[in-house]
Amino acid sequence: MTQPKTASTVQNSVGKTQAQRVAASDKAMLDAAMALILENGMDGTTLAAIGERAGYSRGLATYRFGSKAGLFREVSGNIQRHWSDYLNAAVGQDSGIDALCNAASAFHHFVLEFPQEIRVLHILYYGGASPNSDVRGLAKQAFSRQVADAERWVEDGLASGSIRKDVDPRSIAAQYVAHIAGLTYIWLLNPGDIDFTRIHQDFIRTLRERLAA
Amino acid sequence: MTQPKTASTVQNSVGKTQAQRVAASDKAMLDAAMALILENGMDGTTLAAIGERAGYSRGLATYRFGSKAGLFREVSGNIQRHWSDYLNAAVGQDSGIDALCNAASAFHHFVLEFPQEIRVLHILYYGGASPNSDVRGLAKQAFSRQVADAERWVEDGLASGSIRKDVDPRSIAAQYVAHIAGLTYIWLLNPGDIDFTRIHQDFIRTLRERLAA
DNA sequence: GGTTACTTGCTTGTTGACAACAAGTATTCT
DNA sequence: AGAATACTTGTTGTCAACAAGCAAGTAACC
Repeated sequence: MTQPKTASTVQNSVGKTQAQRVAASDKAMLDAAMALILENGMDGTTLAAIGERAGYSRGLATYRFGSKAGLFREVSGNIQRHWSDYLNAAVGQDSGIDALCNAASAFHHFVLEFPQEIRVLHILYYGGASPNSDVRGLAKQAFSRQVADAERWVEDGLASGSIRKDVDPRSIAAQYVAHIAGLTYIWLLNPGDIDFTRIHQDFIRTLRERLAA
Repeated sequence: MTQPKTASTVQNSVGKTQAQRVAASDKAMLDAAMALILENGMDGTTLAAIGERAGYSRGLATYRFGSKAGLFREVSGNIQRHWSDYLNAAVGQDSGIDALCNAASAFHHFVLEFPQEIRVLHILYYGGASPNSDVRGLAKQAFSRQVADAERWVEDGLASGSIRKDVDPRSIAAQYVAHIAGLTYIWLLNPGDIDFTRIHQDFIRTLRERLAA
C-alpha cells in the first residue's frame, strides 16, 4: 500500500477527458464524504480518509475542497439543492395552510425516501450550533430561509382569509420550523424512538385546527 | 511567559487544604471551559487553553478531566444538575397539563436567567447529533428522560381525566420536547430572531387548547 | 499527424496544532 | 520525616493545511 499511487491506479482515470476525470473523482469523493460523515460524524471524518475511501490519494480531498469547511459546504450544498427541488415540486404555488402542510408532508416523505441525506444534512447543521463553527453560516442561512418561507405562507393565508386573524406569522413560522428541526434532532439521536408517520399526521391535524379561519 | 509555572504562581493556591485547592482549581477550570466553549465551540476549545485561561498549566485540564470527552461530561453534568433542580422546584408534584406548562415556563425563565448555561448545554447536545460523538450518549439520555417525563405527565393527565382521551402520550411528549429543543436551536443560531416570550405564551395557550379534556 | 509547450488533476513531503499519556516537581497530609 | 495528592513539563501520534512535484490531458506549431 506504500507503492506510489499514480492516477492510473484508479479505475477509468486514463483515456478520459479532463472533464470526465473530474466528474468521476468528484462523485466518488462526495459519496465517500457522506458515507464517512454518517459513520464517524464531522470530527471523526478526515480529509485523508475521504480521498482514500474514494480510491484516490490522501491529498485529493484537500485539493478538491480546499479545506474541511469547504468539504462541508459542498456536501451540504448538494443535499440542500436536492431537498429544495423536492420541496418546490411539492409546494408549487400553494400558500396558506396548504403550503405549510404540503411542505411538512414533503419533508416527511423525503426523510423516508432519503434518510441518509437528511441525516448528513442535520449532522452538519446541528454542528453549526457551535460558535465559530465553519458550518454555522450555512445552518443559519438554511433555517432563516425556512422561517421566512413559512412566514410568507402564513401571511398569504391571512391575506386570503384562510387563516384566522389572531395569529402572528413570525411566531407561527418559528414554531413550525422548530417543530420539524427538533423532531429531526430527536430522530437523529434515537431513530427507533420516533413514530415519524404518526407524529406527522398529528402535526398536520393540529396545524389545521390551530390556524383555520 | 516561558518561566516554569509552579502552583504558587496561582493566586490562593498556597496555604490552603488540598480540598480547598481542588475546589478552587475545579471552579476556575469549569468557568474557563464554559467561557471558551461559548467563544469557540467544542472544536475550537483546547484542553491547554482551558488550563491556561484558568490560571494553571496547559496540562491541568487533561489531568483533571482525563480527556476532552470527560471535560464535556463534567460541564454538561454540572449544568444539567442545575436545570434539573430548577425544573423540580417549578413542577413539584404537578401532573397533566399543569406540569407540561410549568415545565415549559421554567425553561423559559431559565433561558432568561442563565442564558449562557443553556447555550453551552445545547452547544454540547447538538454536537451529539454526530455519530461516534463523545457527547452523543449524554444527549441521548437527556432527551430520552425529557420525553419520558413529558409522557408521564400526559399519562397522569389522561388518568385523572384532565386531558382529552384521543391523544397519544408518546406522540405528544415527543412533540413537546421537539418544540423546545428546536426553538432553542434556532435561538442559538440567531439569538435576536426569536421573541422567546411571545412564542412561549403562544405555546402554552396552544398546549392547553389542544390537550384540555 | 507528430513533436513540444502548457494546463490541469492528482500525489507526496512537511509543518504546526492538539489530545493523550508518561514522568517529573511542588504542596499538603499524617 | 515520608506518603499522598495536586499540578507541570516532555513527548508521541494524528490531522489539517500547504507546498512542491509528477502525470495525464490539451493545444500550438511544424
